[in-house]
Amino acid sequence: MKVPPLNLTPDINRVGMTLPFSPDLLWRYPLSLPQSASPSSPMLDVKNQMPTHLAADPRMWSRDDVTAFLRWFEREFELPTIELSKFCMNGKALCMLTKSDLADRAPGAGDILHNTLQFLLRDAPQVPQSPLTPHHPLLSPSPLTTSPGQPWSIMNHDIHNFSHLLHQGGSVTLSPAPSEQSGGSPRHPDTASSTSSTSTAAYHHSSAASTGSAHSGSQSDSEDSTRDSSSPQRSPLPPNNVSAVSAFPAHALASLKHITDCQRAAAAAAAAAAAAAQNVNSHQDNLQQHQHHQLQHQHQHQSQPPSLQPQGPIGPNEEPVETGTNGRLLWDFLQQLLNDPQQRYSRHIAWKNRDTGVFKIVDPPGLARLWGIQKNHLSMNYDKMSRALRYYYRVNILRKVQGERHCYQFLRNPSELKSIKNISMLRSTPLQSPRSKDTIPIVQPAPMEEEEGPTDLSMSSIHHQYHASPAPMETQPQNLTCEPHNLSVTIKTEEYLEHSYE
DNA sequence: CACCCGGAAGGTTA
DNA sequence: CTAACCTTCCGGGT
Repeated sequence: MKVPPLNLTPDINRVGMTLPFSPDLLWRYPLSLPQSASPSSPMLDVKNQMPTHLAADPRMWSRDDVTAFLRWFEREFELPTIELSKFCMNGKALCMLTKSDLADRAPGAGDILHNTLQFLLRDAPQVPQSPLTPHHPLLSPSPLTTSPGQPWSIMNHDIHNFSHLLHQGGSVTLSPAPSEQSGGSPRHPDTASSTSSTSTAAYHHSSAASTGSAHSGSQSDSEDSTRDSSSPQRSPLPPNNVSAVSAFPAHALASLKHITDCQRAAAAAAAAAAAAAQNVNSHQDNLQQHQHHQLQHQHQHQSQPPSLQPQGPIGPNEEPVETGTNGRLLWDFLQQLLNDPQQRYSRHIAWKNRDTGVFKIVDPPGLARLWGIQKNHLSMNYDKMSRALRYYYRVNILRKVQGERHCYQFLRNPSELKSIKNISMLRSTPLQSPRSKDTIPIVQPAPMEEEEGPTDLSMSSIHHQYHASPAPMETQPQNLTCEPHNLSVTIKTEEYLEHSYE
């Protein structure tokens, strides 16, 4: 049952993409959590320890293999000791156990084990199982992933991912509690800005980044995401390469995270340090180098970005901003992907202009798939995800960039959002007064900023704009979509946007 | 046809 | 039980 909320970590799919999830972690812990400090390593660790002789397809395992796997598994994820006597069976039998069976036999590790097995099955070379997926994503050629390698490679991936996830994972849960997040001072412009403002600063107009990111190409396939998913739990695989990830059960990750809190903590610390270092680089370089990094990492690890840095929004120098939600909320999820230091998700979503908060969903189906994984709604598709995005219009978290397909603009930076306890407040507040609506220039009063104030914040916050910058970039967004009804009209002002992002 | 837009109803979770 | 936050459907517009 109940698996914790999942936070996936990005790596899941090594394929090229990996989920962003668990972003929080990312944000928080800058580097990779993995135990090893080395970026690449999370996987490595795992790998090292994991019995390499195991077949990628767990159904092929012998009884001894099962034992070896379990030992490795409990150790790797720091799970409670698994009574091997309860697993005197071969891989095929193991794979036939239900989640509850596994939970009974391995208290405290049932979900994870189940999910891990499902994951492995899914990716197994010939996996008959996943109905939906004829070909496994993992296997499928993703440009990014290159992983020729050993037979094992596949398995390694998965596992890596898991472990990775685990490590990172974490925390989380809280959608509700955003307040905590920003580590330091939430709303200060500074802090807040870390994301935004700073970010702004940091993030240059990175059109480059965004565009660059767009490599993708893979999208085409992604489309399928639309609804198939027949089996919820197991995940249908995503057809496309890109999102191999999709297949991965978020829950598993979540569970894992739980378990690995300890690890995370440790990792976090390490990460923090690293993060600091990275931040600096990252920004500037990010844009330019991201790609390189990505490629490198991916190629090397295949997907694993072990190093994800949690920081997400790292400001240039600032502390990582965490979102308290860990990517559980859509806006947070998107922010995390967008701010992934390694730009691992640039094929799915990228900033068009970070300063103004304008971003483009490069691969709608692929992004939807990732979101679906994150939420464990495998039938997620762009249509549905976009509906959720549209709900953000009314709370002024987002607005559509007119004329640009798949382009949206964040009206508030993550810090603000986090600081706001209840987005609902925002919603209720229609953007401020009527005038605002009309007036395009909502630029608002700076003073307030949001958040804090209780209710008000809703209102005030409404202003939108990434206020990050002191300057007026803000300006424009105005339209903000405040209330749909009223304002809708005004919205046209988009022009601003245009120039803004472009 | 693919987007995009929101209303309506239902689900999950804290 | 409630509210938030979607998820799922859907008709309509561009």
